[in-house]
Amino acid sequence: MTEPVSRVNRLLLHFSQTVANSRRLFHPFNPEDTAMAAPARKQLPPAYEPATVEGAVYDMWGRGDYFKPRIDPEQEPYCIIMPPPNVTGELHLGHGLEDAITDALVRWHRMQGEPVLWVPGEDHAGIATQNVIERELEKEGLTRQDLGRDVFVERTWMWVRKYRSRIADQHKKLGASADWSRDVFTLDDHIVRAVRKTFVDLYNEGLIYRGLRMINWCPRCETALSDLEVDYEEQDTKLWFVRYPMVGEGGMPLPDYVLVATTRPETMVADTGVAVNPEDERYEDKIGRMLLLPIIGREIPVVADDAVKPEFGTGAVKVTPGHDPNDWEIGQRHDLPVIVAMDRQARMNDEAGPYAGMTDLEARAAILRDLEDEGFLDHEEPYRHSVGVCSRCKTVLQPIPSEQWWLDVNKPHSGGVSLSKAAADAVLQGRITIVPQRFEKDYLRWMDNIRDWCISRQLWWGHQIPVWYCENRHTVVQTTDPASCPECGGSLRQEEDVLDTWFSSGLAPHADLGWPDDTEDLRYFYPTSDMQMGYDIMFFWCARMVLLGLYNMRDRGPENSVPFRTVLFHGLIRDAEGQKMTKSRGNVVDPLEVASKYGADAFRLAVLTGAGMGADQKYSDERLAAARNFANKLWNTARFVLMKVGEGRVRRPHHADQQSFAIEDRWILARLEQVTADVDSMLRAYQLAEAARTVEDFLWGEVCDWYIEFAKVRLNEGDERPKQVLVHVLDHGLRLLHPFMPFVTEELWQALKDHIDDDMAAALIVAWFPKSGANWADAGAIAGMEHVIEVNRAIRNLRTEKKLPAGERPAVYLRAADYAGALEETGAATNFTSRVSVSVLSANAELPPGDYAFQRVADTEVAVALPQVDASAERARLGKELAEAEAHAGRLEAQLANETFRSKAPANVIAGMENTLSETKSRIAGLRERIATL
RNA sequence: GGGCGAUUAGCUCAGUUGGUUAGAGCGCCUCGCUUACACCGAGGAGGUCGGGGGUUCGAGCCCCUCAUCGCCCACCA
Repeated sequence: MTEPVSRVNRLLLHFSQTVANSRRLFHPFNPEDTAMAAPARKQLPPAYEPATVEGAVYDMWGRGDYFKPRIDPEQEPYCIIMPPPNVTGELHLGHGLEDAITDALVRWHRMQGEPVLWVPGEDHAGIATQNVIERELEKEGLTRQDLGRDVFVERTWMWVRKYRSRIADQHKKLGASADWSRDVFTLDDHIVRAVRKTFVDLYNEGLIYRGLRMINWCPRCETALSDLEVDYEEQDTKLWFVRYPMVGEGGMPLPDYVLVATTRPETMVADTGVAVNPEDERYEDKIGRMLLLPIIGREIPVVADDAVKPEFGTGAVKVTPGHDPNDWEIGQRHDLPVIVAMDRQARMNDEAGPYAGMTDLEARAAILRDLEDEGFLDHEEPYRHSVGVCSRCKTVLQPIPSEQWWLDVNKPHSGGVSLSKAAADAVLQGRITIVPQRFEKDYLRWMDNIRDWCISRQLWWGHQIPVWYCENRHTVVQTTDPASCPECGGSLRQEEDVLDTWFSSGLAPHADLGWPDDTEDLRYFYPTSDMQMGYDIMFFWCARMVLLGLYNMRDRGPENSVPFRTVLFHGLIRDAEGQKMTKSRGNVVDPLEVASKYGADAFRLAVLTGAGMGADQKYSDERLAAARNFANKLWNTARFVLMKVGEGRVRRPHHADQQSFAIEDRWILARLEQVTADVDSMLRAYQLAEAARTVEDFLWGEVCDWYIEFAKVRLNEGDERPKQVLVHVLDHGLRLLHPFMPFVTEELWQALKDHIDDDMAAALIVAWFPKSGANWADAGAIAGMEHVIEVNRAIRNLRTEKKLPAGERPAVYLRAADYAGALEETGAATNFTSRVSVSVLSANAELPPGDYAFQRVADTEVAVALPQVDASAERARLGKELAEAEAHAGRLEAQLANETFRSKAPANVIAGMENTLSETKSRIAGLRERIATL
C-alpha cells in the first residue's frame, strides 16, 4: 500500500537535486561511452523530411541500447507489457495509437531516469490465425484436413515467422522504444511452460474441469467458443405456431392439442417435451399429459416450469434440450432426454430421420412444408430477434451440448476466494486503477456476472491441453509430456483440444517476465506499472489477466500480485464517416502508409490528440496534415535558433541573473516553467493528449509567434541574452515534446546539444525530463508581456481595419499607466513586429494634431495615426465598441453589487472582477472622449 | 430490459476540483514589407455549449427530465 507513495517521494527527492546531480542520478549512460550520435549535419534542410531522419534516428537509439532497462534495485522500475497484436497480418491504426500512447509513457518515464522496460510481443491468435491459414489453403483448393494437423501447424509457423518480423518492423517505424531482445510470442517455449503450469495448478485446485454443458458451437470453425466470442445480429424471421396433439389412451391422437410457437422448427425433431408455466390456468389440466410430436410421432410430456413466460407466444414452449440453452436447463430439471440432431457442421444427422443430410435451413423449409401438408402448422407471424454468430466468421452458431474444458471462476480456491471475487476486489480496493474511471463499472459488472469460462477449442493451432488419456481410461494432467501412463504403464494419447488464445495472453504480465521461473525480470518488474488497451478487449484480456495473474502470483500477497497498477482504456479509430475499420468494408488504413506520407511523429501526435481518453476518434487527413505542419514548424524554429547561435556554445540562462534579462526573456522563461509544471501534472494524470497540446501551443503560439519575433530586434543588435534563452527554451521544449514526437525532437536535439554549454546526455531519449523548479516565476513579466501582446494585437487590428498599406510605418501613441514600463521596454520589438513607430506617453498626454484610430487595452490607449479619418465610420465603430464595453461593465457591476456574491465568492475572483471593471470603466471613458472629439 | 457515452464555431475535437467577455486545428473572407518556416505570417467573420426544468451569488461543467446518435451487458420459445 505504501508503494505508490514511496515512488512519488523518490521522484520528488530526485528532482529537488541540482540539475547536474539529477542527471548523474538519472542516466546510467555515460556520454563518452555512447558517443555514437547521429552524424552531425552541417545544415538542416529548410523543410523537415521525416523519411531521411526516422530510420537513422531509430538506428542510433538501437546502437545506444537505450531500450534496455538497467536493473537497479535502488530504483523503482517502470514496466509496461505490449498488448500482443495477432500474427494474422499487419498492424492497423489502432496498433499505431497504442504505440503512440505506450511509447509516450515509456519515454516520459525513461527520461525521468527510471529503469524502463517495454516488453513487445505477438499473439498466436488461435482461431483467427487458423482461419487465415485456412483461407490461404482454400485458394490452393486445399483444406486443413488434406494437410493433416502436423503439416498444417508447420505451415502456420511459416506464416508466423514472416509476420512476426513484419510486425516488429512496423512498431519500429513508428518509433516504439520497446526492448526487442525480450520480444515474446505466445507460443514460445517458456510461455508453453507457463500455460501448462497454470492449467495443471488450476486443475489440481478443482477449478479446471471437463464437463458436458451447453456451448456455443461454430459449424464453420468447428469449435466451441466462449460467451465473449459470440456476436449477436438482429434477424427478421417468423414465429411459427405448431399444433402438438394430445395423446389419449393407447397412444391415439385426440382432437385437442397444445399450440407452441417456435423460431426454429428444424429442431422439432429433437423435441423431448413441451413446457408451460405452472401458474398458467390455460394449461392446468394438461400438465403431466402426453403430446404427440408431429411428423416424428414421438410421445413427449407436458411439463410445468417457471422459466416459461405465459405472456409470450402461446405460453407453451417446445423443449429441445439438445439445441437450446434454456431448454437444456428445463430438460435437466424435468429429466427429459437429450437428442442432438445435428453434426459438427450443423447438418441434420440420423436423429432427424427423413431430414438427415440437410442443412438447418433446408430442414426448416422441409419440415414447415410437411407440417403444413399434414395440418399441424396453425399460422405464422413475422418476428424479429437476434441470433448468435461467430465473432470470427459470422456463421450462425449452434447451441449444442458438448464435453469441454471449463475454468470455474466462482469457486473459492485454496487462497480462500474465487478468481472472480479476487479480480473484482483488486479494482474495488484500489490495487488496480482503471482510467478513465467510468470503465470500472463495466469491469465490475462483468466480474459479478461472470460464468464458467469454456477454455477448450477444437482447433489445431494453439496450446494443446496438457492432458493425456491412456487406453485404460486413466487421465494424466501434468506440465511435462509423460512417456506412459503412470498408473498402468499404458500408452497415452494427448487431449487434442487447444486452449482459448486468451488463456495464454491472460498470463502475459507475469509469463512475459519469466514466470514460472523465478527470474530477475519477474522479481524486479512485477507487478507491471501501466497497461493499455482498447476498451473493446476489456473482458477478453484485461479481465483475464487479472483473474489469472492474481492467482498465479498469489504468493506475492494482495498488493503485489496484481498484473499491473493502472490500466488505460483507449477508444477505436474509425474511418472519416465514423464506421469501424474492417477488412470487409475495405476502409482499413495502414499506419505505415500514413507515417510515410506525414511522418511517424505527425501520425503519433494526430492519433494521440484525436480524442479524449477512452473515446473513439475519426480518422482525418486534416489532422495529420496539421500535425505534420507542426513538426515542420518545430524544425524551422530549431533552424532559426541554430542559425543565430552559429558555431559557438551558449550558456544556459541562470536564474540568479533573472533581473538582468529583458521582460520578454523573463516572460518566456517563466512561461516555460509553468508549461513544464502543467505537463508534469497532466502526464501524472494520464492526460497525454492535453500534455502534448500544451507543449505544442506553447512552442507555436508563444515561443514562435511572440518570443522569437521580439528577440529578432535584439539579436540583430548583437544582444547575447536572447541566444541563451532561445537555446534553453528550445532544449526544454524538445525534451517536453520528445515522448510524443520522438524522431524530430531527437534529430533537432542532436543538432542543438553541442551548442549548449552544459553537461548534455548522449541522446534526447535518455536526457532528463524538465522539472519545474519555479526558479523563473515572474508574475510581473507575464502580466507585462501579455499586455504588450494585446497592445500589438490592437495595433495590427487597427492597421487592417483602416486598410493601412503593409509597407507603411504609421506613428503609434500609447497613452499608458501601469504598463508604461513594459511598453517602453518592448517598443523596438513592437515597431519591428507590428511595423509601426511607437511612442509611449503618459495617460493624460496630448496627442500631436492629426487623425487617429483608437483602441483601448486595459488602461492603455492605443492611438494609430491615420492619413485621414472617415468621421462617421469611426464614430460607428467606436459606438459599437462602447456599447460592448458598457454591457460588460454592467454585468460586472451587477455581479459586484450582489451582496451574496461578495460574501461567498473567493477574494481573488472578486479582486479580478473589480480590476476588470475599473479597466473597463476607463476604457469607456476613453471611448466617450474619442466619440465626443469626432 | 439494464447500463454507459456522446450532443460545444461549417467540419474534427479540447475544455478534471462551477468563477470575470467559451478555445484549437482545418475550412471560409481580407491582407502579406520582412531570408527560420507559404507545411508560413497578420487580421477577421463564425457558437443562446442538443431542448426544458432545477441547485447555486455564479452552470458548458452539478441534479432531474426529454430528444437524437453510438456502444456495452442480459434476455428473446
